[in-house]
Amino acid sequence: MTSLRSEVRVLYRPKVEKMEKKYPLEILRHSASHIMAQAVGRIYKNVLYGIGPAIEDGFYYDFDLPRPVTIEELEQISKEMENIIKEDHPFEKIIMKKDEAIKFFREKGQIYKVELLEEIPDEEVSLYKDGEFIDLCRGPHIERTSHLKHFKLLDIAGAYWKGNEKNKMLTRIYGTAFDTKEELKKYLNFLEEAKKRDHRKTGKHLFAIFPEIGAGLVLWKPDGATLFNIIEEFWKEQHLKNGYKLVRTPHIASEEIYKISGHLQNYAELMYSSMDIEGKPYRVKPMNCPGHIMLYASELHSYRDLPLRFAELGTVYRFEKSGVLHGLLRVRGFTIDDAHIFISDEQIEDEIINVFNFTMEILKTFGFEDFKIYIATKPEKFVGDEKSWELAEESLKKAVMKKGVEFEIDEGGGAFYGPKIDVKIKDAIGRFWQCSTIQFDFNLPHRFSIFYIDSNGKKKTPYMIHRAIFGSLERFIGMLTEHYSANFPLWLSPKQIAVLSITDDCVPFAENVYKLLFEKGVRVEKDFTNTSLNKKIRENILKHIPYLAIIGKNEVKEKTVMLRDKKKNIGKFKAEELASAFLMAQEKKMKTLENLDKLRILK
RNA sequence: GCCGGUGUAGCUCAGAGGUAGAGCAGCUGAUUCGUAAUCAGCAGGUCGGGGGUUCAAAUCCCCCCGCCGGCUCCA
Repeated sequence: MTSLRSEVRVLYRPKVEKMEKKYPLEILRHSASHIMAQAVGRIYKNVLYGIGPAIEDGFYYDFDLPRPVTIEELEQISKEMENIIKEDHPFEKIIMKKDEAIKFFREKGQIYKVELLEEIPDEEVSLYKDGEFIDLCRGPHIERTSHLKHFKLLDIAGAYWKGNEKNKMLTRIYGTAFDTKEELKKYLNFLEEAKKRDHRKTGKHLFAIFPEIGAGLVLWKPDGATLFNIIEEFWKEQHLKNGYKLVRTPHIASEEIYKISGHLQNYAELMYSSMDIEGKPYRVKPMNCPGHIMLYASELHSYRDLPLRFAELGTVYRFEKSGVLHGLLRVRGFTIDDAHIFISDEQIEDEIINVFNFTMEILKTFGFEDFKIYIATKPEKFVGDEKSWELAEESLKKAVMKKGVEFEIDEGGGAFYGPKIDVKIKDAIGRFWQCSTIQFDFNLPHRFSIFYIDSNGKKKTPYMIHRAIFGSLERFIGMLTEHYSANFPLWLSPKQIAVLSITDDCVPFAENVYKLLFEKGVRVEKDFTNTSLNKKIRENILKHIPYLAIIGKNEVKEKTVMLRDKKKNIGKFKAEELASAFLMAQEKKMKTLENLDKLRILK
């Protein structure tokens, strides 16, 4: 299965080539889950059935089984499903009085179905029957079991009944189904591809996590730290250019501050326990906001100072249950590219546009082109007055509409302290990742009683925007690694070029070339080992180095280098000119070297 | 945390009661090579940890730990 089901929304929709599609995928998959449940019922004794819906890329069914299912048994279940398909049962709808249905399932001992029924408000309910299998179900279904043709069982997992960890854990079997064999195959290939790109595999040269140091705590290897630093530098430079002030706040703070911010009351479970410093309790910071607000509060502000933008690459620590940790994508210590912007009410819309543009500009530099924008509105539990909410929600919508960008409304999905814009980024194989978030906060400015002096000399509470573009550097780098399969664009590549010698005679000149590139600031490696050229090429390509400079007798004589990328020779160049091409690529954040034609000596 | 799976050399993996293995990486030597693996030799292990069964355990049983896939949660 694709990892991080909730993190990565797989929106895989293959093109329909032949128009013999009979049913919407949801119906097909939902029916497949019935057939799977039926097969499980035939193979195992005393199966209790939970629920079996269609999901984004397939279906599942939850069972309470007397013994665990092994992955090998999926094949057996699949075979039984094939039998049921061959038997060609029609799906029949049965309408029953709710009481009757309860009685029916109670007699069969199907306690989960009874529980579901008891929650249904309607008088009548529908059941679906195919062959011997009868299930409570809203429907609709495919007409006959034989209409299911292309399915695959994928995985087994535990899942709490009704998703509540206090309930019993059931056995969940995942599968998927498509209209055609080709579509199914494509999807399975997609899963394969996602597996191949797993940053924990392709990013082994970037980072490591040691149980001895602690789960969810990342150690950056030189390559990873280089990448991290390049991103950091770019981020800082862009923020300074765009009117942000860079600040820094400490990693621990007195509990007092978290009482004021409300974190201690609302977020205690994700904070690490307190430590005693001279009799006072302190905490490791889970968020950067309190520090930034204190910085705001430490000086008197005029309306002329607004918008005031504080930014910090702030490393925070949050407790996450061990089972949810996942490479760089879910960790316990991470660096938020955080900013808190203090504005007056009339600045809301402009500033949102400002932040939105800035976010898009930054993400595009990293090679992302497709996004999904969500505006999350007022949830059931909220703070602040209705008027502020309305103003903020409207400003968010207006700002996004002004940009002419499509967006979806995530009704009630806002934070309790304000509405937000979430940006999901589409990666190279079509997965969407949530990274950027632009949030309004009605809560903290009041809790900290911060204010500015307006044009009438009166104190006013500013609005606050909390935003992050990468979200967390760790997660962003994890996602980048999967997006590029660790073959990063040139400007991000921790190693940009390797100088290779063909024979030992070439080493002195090659060494000079290496030194020149190194001194100019190119991220250059050298490989003067005494092995075949073929081997050196192979090894350096496998190290994700995008360019190789090969130096043999001819190059020494001509005082040139033969440049090649991962695929083929590009041509011969003078080392000085190559250095400036690299520096220009770095400056312009380029994916590859460009304008080489002018510099090339010969092909 | 919960359910399931899994753990053998730095890495990828084989071995399923009877002397711990291979490839790559590493080291040493030979080779001096023109666009994705030159050859040979050497070294490398409390088979995740602990306990048990057995004449004998990497292998069977129990407990613990880590990792992986999900659930819940999230940047």
